[in-house]
Amino acid sequence: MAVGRPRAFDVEERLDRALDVFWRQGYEGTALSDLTEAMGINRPSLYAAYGNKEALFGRVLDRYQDGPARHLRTALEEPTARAAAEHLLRGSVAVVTSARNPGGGCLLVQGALATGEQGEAARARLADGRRAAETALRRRFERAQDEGDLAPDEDAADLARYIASVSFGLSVHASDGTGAEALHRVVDRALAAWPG
Amino acid sequence: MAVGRPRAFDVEERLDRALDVFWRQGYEGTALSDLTEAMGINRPSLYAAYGNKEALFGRVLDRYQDGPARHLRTALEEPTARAAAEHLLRGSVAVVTSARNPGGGCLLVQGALATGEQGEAARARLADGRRAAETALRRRFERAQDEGDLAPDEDAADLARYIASVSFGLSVHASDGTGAEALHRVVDRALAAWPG
DNA sequence: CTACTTCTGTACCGCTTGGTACTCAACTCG
DNA sequence: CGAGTTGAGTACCAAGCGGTACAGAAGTAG
Repeated sequence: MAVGRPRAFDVEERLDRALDVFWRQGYEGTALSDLTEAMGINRPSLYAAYGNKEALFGRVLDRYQDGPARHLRTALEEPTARAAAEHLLRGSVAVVTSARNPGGGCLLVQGALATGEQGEAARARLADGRRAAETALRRRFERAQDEGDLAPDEDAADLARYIASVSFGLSVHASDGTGAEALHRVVDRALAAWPG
Repeated sequence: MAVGRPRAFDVEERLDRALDVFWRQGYEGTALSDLTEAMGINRPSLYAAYGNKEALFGRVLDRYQDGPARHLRTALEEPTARAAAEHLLRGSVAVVTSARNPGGGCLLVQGALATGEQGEAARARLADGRRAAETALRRRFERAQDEGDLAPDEDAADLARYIASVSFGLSVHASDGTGAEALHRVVDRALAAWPG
């Protein structure tokens, strides 16, 4: 059974280079030529390995959530609701001011907020990702209510929405050039509104 | 002195139609054909009346800040710093859930957060607009300190950054389909962190 | 070595992009 | 009326877009 010519590049590793481009330029602002150049592969190799631009973006997004945006999941493992919220927000500051994206901001937010028809699928995917993160946080808060470290009369959905909203705001603000220290002070204020 | 054929459309009125398109689809997601179709004029008429796509976007942005986003300025006229902050945030909720943009969100945020080379100018213009709004708010807070309705040891810049950040977050959240009532509850929590 | 499979690279596809040349229509002024 | 000016509309441009056909290189299996 013949096996064929081996691929000359590492599929996962090159995803990181694609991630950097999408992160900086957004989905619609990124051309295939930008991707092939950054990834160091030819167009047909890209299509063979990843499908098409949209599918590549999906792979990149998964990698983003497993990598730079890992804090969205790890925050849920904190022992208390308040610690989870703070972990999420501090982690967000780190990501949106990451040296990897000098422009600042979070891929889940900047990637494709408003788009034409072509970017619709990417936009929807990002919105799903944001909603999923918020839902996971809400569930964590509900668990905290069961465990007694969050008042049972609090509205967990409202609280999660608030934290998510602040996190989104950090992303936009970072893309205006605001640094990590200033954003941490925003987080300080946001957490000052924590119930109880 | 001959005057020439009169223009068959109202330059300012058609800007509103262009605004709706840019608001929904963002700068890069909007093609000239989208604009000419929505505005009901031909391409050469658009170029004669507005310059080019980038210049048209600039005109649209001015109109946006004088129209739908008027609250950014009117908030400054409130008698107290706290009232100004609340006016700004409540106004933001209204704009980002406006029926005019069913997708939700604020043009200053969604218009062009991350772009390729082509959208760079638009991106920079929006970032300037956001920074200008925050600076105006900071100055209003400083005035409030002079007038005595905001503690003099507060950091006005930090406070303005916090309010701006929350406002940006509302925009992103709205584009995920969150309604006005839920966003007002986010504002409630954000204002619960108000100093004093 | 040959047969087979799979990746690489060039060269191309149709389509859309932002932008414009040019002709004709509509208007004012003398 | 005609001369002069300006907008409208068609038809077009080069360049870039996302995506692919095809020939040849690189490997494995027998």
